[in-house]
Amino acid sequence: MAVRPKTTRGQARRDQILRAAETVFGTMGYADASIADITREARTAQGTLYIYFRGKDEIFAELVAEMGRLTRDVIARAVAKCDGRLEAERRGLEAFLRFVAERPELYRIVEEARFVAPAAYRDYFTRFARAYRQQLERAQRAGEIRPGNCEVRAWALMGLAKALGERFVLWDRDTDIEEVVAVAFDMIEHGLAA
Amino acid sequence: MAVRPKTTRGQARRDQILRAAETVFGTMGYADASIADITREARTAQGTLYIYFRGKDEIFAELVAEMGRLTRDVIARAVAKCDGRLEAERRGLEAFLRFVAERPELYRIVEEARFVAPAAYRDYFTRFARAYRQQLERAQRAGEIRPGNCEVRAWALMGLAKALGERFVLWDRDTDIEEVVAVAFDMIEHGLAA
DNA sequence: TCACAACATGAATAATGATTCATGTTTCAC
DNA sequence: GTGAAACATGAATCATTATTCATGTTGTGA
Repeated sequence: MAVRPKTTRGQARRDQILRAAETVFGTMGYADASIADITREARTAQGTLYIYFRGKDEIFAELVAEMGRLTRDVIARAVAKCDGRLEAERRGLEAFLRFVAERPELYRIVEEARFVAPAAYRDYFTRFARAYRQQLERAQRAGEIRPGNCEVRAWALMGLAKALGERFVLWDRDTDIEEVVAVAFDMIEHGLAA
Repeated sequence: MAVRPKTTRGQARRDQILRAAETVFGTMGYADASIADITREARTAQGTLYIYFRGKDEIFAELVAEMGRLTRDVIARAVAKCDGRLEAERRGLEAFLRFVAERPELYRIVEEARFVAPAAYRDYFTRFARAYRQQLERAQRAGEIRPGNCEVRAWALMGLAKALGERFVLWDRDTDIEEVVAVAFDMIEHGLAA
């Protein structure tokens, strides 16, 4: 029951199952996805899944955690050698949207986690927000951005990115991401006031 | 099977069940809520529910639609006699957050609809976005706000509001909404640039 | 090559809970 | 007052599926 693989073969099986779960959960959603669907996709027996995971929720939560590491990594890379927070803001948003475009299933899983694996979901966004806030505070101290509560701003900016991803990437698979980023960034930089 | 009530009694029962469903779905979530839970809360027999609703999904979708009417109404009222779009933006955001604070269950339902009743969910936000965009375009023509794609902006602003609601209202039941609104509004008005 | 740990199988189990339906009860138009 | 339509009941049905487990198979260190 839920053992960490000790051989290469075991590691491979575990991965095989995780990848299958990603596909199945991502396309059918948690409720409609059955263990049978996942193991069929993974080409293993149902019992095999229970060697590596405690159950349906645990494998889902694991995907969310994996996704957390991945997203943080993608954004961090994109933002790494930007000079100036505003530039980082633009690049980060663009990287995020492109990432959603590339792995829409994974992103759906993160959002569904809000209801299926609340702890994992909260963890995902809380971690992200903490880092985000620190970046903003640093920029604020450097006088790059207006003063103001950076916790609130971090969450506002995350929400903005999520909504754009949902509407312009998941729903319309063919909108011009660059255009969306440009418009959003103008708002982030200068606000709405004429 | 799913009949529109023709008497006062019928109307009352249907409502009774809807209110019970609101409570039960709102606190336990769709998956964990059973028909038995709902009818117990409503003090009716399980079969009664099926007189007025086709099934578990339909009653859920109905709640989402109801919620749509309600939110639009609340925001419209709050924004009604503001002069200037920016003022409306501030008041609208505040009204939204206070609404989430007052009926957290209902708002949870709308968000869960993304996975449980996608059509209702999409309808909810698409309608909202349409109205929002029109307001922004009007303000733009009046020279009140900077020029820019208002469809993108509308979704960005909706996402921002959603995230703030989730983090500062649903998670922290006691943050100072006024403070959050002030910070967010500063960003909406002037952006981040120093 | 043996022994043993790790891995793999898939049919059986067992719980759950949405939906139906045969049987009442209430309302109200006439 | 009566009959028919509307409403209400809740126990039985029925399908679905997560999880277990008794039984194999594979790989490897000594």
